[in-house]
Amino acid sequence: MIRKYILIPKFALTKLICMQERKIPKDLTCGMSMIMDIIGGKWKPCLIFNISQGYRRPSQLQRLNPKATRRVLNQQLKELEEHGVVRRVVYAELPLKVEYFLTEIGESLMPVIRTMDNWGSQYLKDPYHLPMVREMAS
Amino acid sequence: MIRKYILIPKFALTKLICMQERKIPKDLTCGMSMIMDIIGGKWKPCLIFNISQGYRRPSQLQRLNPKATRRVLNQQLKELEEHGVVRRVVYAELPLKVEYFLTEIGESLMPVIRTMDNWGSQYLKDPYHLPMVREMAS
DNA sequence: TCATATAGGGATAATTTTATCCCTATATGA
DNA sequence: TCATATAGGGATAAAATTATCCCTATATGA
Repeated sequence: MIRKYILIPKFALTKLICMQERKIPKDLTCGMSMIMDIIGGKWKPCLIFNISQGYRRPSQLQRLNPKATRRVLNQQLKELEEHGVVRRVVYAELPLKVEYFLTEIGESLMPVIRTMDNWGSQYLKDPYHLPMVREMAS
Repeated sequence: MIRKYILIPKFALTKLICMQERKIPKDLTCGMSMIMDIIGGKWKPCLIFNISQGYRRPSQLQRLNPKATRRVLNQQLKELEEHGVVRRVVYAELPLKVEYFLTEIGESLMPVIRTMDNWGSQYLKDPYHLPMVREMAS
């Protein structure tokens, strides 16, 4: 008998569909949307920063970001890896040891992140960014 | 008789609550999270860019971003205004005329946005950012 | 008179993103 | 033996963000 159907885990299908067609497809045609897709996750800039500082192991990263759940950090590390920003190295030891390193692409991202962080810090220091009254021109 | 209760529109209350306490409060203590809060909206970089190019009227901005609904563009313009990035000017004419201008803060954001866009464009050009095989260290 | 332009936003649905909880497995130290 | 450490991810709930639809109002041109 020839098998006409194949049984696969539900999550595998979900993932396949997600990769190819989200309900609202991402438009990654310009540089800005591309970089936002890469570093836009809630904890991604933190992770990139921590790793650049030499904190490479997942457990360290979790301790450095206590407000984030392990789950989310793992998810975002995986996305960073898929985008080629970090490299994940598994050591054949027991207990398990894993380390994340910035790739060349990841390193090239650092000046951009610093630029962004500097601007934001300046904004936070300066009180003149308070909501302003809507003005009427005559 | 003394009034003990006051009737207010539901949306007004919702808005008050949203401003003061979201369910999960934003942590805007570092520069990075601050700037992400300011430019992180789906259409905000586009709007800032368009306005910097001299497209100031809402109808122009809508035509330039046909994939966005008018609703979202208005929302995000309002948030940019509240963050002091753009200034909204209403002209006392009929039919209505409104224009958005970059503030000094908004202008200071331009180099940051250009830096980000350049990085993203470079990333898009370079094919070596493809997902890599997970490697094992010995 | 009717369609279109200008500008804006409420109500709600859909979608995406995060959070919460629970499970796997092995090694170490109390 | 039991708690803790290492690392990871499925299932689902909650929250936040966007999308869709419909409403206001005035002026202009066909």
